[in-house]
Amino acid sequence: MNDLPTCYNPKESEDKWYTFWEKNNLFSAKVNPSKKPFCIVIPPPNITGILHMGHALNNTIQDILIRYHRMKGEEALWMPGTDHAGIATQNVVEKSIAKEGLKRQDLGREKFIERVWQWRENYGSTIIRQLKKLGASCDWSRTRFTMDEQYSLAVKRVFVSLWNKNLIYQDDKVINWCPRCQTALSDEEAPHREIQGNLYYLRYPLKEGQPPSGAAPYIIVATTRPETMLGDTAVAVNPKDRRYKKLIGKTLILPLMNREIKIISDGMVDMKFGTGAVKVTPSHDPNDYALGKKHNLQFINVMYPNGRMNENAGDYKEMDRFEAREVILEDLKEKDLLEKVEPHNISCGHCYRCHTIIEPYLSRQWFVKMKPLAKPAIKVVKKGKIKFYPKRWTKVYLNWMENIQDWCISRQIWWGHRIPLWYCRDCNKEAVASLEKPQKCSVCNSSNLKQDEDVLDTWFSSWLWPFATFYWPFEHTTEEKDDKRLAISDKQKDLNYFYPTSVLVTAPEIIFFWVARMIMAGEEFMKDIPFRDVYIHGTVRDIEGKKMSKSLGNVIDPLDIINEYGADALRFSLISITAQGQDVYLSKERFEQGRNFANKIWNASRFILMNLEPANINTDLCIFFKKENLGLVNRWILSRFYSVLKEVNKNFSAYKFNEAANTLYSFFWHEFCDWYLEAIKHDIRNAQNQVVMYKILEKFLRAIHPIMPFVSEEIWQRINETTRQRDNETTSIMVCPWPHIQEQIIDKRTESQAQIIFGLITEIRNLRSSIELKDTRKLKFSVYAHTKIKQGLIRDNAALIKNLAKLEELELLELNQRPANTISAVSQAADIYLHFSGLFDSAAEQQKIKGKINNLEKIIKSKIAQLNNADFLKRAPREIVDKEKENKAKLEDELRRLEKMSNELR
RNA sequence: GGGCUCAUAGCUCAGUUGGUUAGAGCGUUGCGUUGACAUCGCAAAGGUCAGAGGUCCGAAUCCUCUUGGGCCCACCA
Repeated sequence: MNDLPTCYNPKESEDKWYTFWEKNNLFSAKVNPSKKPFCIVIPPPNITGILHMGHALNNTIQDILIRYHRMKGEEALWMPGTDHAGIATQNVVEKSIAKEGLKRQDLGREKFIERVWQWRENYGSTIIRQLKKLGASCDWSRTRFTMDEQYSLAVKRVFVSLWNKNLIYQDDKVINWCPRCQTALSDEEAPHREIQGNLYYLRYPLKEGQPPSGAAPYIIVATTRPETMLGDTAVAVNPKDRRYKKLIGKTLILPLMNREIKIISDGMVDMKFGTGAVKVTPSHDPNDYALGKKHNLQFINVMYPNGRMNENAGDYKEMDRFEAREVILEDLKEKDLLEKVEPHNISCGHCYRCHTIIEPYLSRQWFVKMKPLAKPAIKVVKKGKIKFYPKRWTKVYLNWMENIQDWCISRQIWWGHRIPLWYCRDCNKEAVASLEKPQKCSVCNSSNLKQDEDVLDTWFSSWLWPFATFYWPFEHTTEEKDDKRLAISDKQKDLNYFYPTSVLVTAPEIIFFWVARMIMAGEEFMKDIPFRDVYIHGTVRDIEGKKMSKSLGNVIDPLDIINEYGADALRFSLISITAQGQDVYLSKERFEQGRNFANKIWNASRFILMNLEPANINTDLCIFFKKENLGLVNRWILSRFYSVLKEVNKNFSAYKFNEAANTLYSFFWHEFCDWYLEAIKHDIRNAQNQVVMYKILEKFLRAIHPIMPFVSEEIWQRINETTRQRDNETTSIMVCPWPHIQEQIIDKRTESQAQIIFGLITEIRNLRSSIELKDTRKLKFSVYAHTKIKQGLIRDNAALIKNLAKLEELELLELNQRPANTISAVSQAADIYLHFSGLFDSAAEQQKIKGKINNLEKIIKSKIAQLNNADFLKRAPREIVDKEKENKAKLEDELRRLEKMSNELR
């Protein structure tokens, strides 16, 4: 073991052990009736994705859960896979062929899709490789893709099923249109962001010239999107608005277009906004659309799908919408029809893939009726069958579900699941939904059928993830990837065993997109919830609280961190600062803590291995503990370990990963290394010490394994090597059982006794630093304890105290034997006096004691007030009152001793 | 407009159902190295828990309001 380097080198361990785990099939999970299943389905990253900190956090949490439950003896399955990410992937591939000077239209649909598959072959598994770097213990043999043939079948099944239930319909609506991607988007895909804009006040002249009242011969409307005026087919005012009452029903001349439009009245119009008169563009605004329907207005679409003005836009044809805006304003100004311009912040939708400003656009799309699907999904959450962590997201979920809108599922792109609807070219009757192309038209028998051109929203496949990944609906396909060795009944067993899955780990922005829809799909198609718990973690931000993004240039690349500090360091640091549900503020320095901790574990292990006699490690701890009369430190560290383990179990089951990480950290570093190992160092060959230090290390490694899999495995393997105790049954720490709590070893009295001794040692060290003695060894201390018990305690641990406080001699005296004028300190840990004879700065000591006295007096005063309070005595629980009384007595006692000391120092 | 969330040490954050003298990491200061670890050890300094009010015997914790950040939702042209 002397050949262990003095620093932990993650690079030498990580790939080595990851390959080892994979080779030994340690990630695989299968139906095992004797075990409890534990299953997580990964939020499938996009095939275009590259690992960012959000992924790192998300997947670290999942891996911790999986590794923890696997060690606890559950059949733990982490189902991996990737998402075809329709628009995102299409965009990437379009960019890639653009380098060859090609557009997708040049290739044609079929060839283009071929290119996408090709791209996926080449780059689509980048993120999987990166997840492996992180240590993710997914069952890779099951890796799924949302465009797998089997998966497509599930998508089509679901579409047909909804179709048959009349939950899918086609309609003309003003939807979110991305002029750059040239497709419709769902509301969720077009998040609103506020941008700086203007409110333009336009004059629309009256046809009749002067109005009856003799007021201005025009009406002023306010708009943020002047270019849409070309499609105006009315102006609306509130019927109660006195200003316009007489104008209702009159005709206006729409400027630039010279179209006659009516002034209509509707209660929807807000009198307080703008001028109280609103231009109505039914084809380019959802509200106006509603008005258009209600008042039977004309619908004039003035734009091409690419955001340029079309033939309905008169002279502005072919201009880009924003260019048109400027020109129109110029033209209106020239005609003196622009009243004024006011700065105005407007909130408008942006494409979530390319950030282009959404154009509300009238078009014919396919929708899913959501209300019937939402109903059971609301119920299961309300009944607590599905729980959110932190709880507050429940409300967010329910609020959205209760106000759910129909889901626009058709996309005008090529990459994705093509809508399984078929039309007869000959008779042109209604569409037919079918898994396969129908042989012939059911009406006219023609075989001249064509499929719908559109594809489905990517999320229309993602929402099936928790069961479609298990080969639901269990029908054979021709695809190689589908594991045909599994009979249909086995696949069903697989799903029955692992579904509902245990927990879903994801970020808040995905709740509507995915979580809510998975719950709906689970209820609709499986008649059961998809998962029991939903753990929502925070968003990873930079140190200033900004979201990490490439465009801001504030990204910390997890792969850089792995490269520089190691995967365990990344995992530990990330987890230790992630309080449940809070956003994570990251700076690169945070990862030093994780790196240092891995190194600390490494070095403590190195020290132990260097001194370990293999003969001592086969002991059964429980028997050993009962049989041996262990000394204080050994009993203490064992008790502490199990106390800590209990805490960690509790934290894991409550999804408080940061607390688990920090509890383990401070135990190992500050208790095990700083106190325990230092205490036994001088007598490390002692058999009792050997057993205890080995057992603690070995069990600690298992406990830290879910968080830091690599360093724990590396050391675990080296222990086996050193001790030649390699057990053929157990090949890796990751399949070792999670340490079992030994209740009988936990002893709070032992823990507090150790605290007294350690407190005393700290006092001596303090004293030493205050008297600035260089030659430390020569120091001689005398200790006086009040009670026989404490005297015994100190006597029993004199060697320990001498050793850790580096004393030449420690003298234990009765109180009345105390020499005069030698007092110098008192242990705050207990009623123990501490004296030493020798030179010291009595003035400084006096100062220190005075400070302590002041502090004590203040506290005692408040205690007295509390205990004099009749209400406190009457209303507070008995044990609290008793505790406070005892506390006060203790403090007073200490105060008396301090005062005495202070006097004697004079 | 509705909802959520945050404000605790110089910095970044913990702090369970209210109950000893409010914690950690980093940073700062002093001391320390002839083999586990300087990616280290021993110690110290540093906080009227954003402000005001309330509930309670008792509030960092619960309630209300104020101030200042962040986020989400909604059909404010």
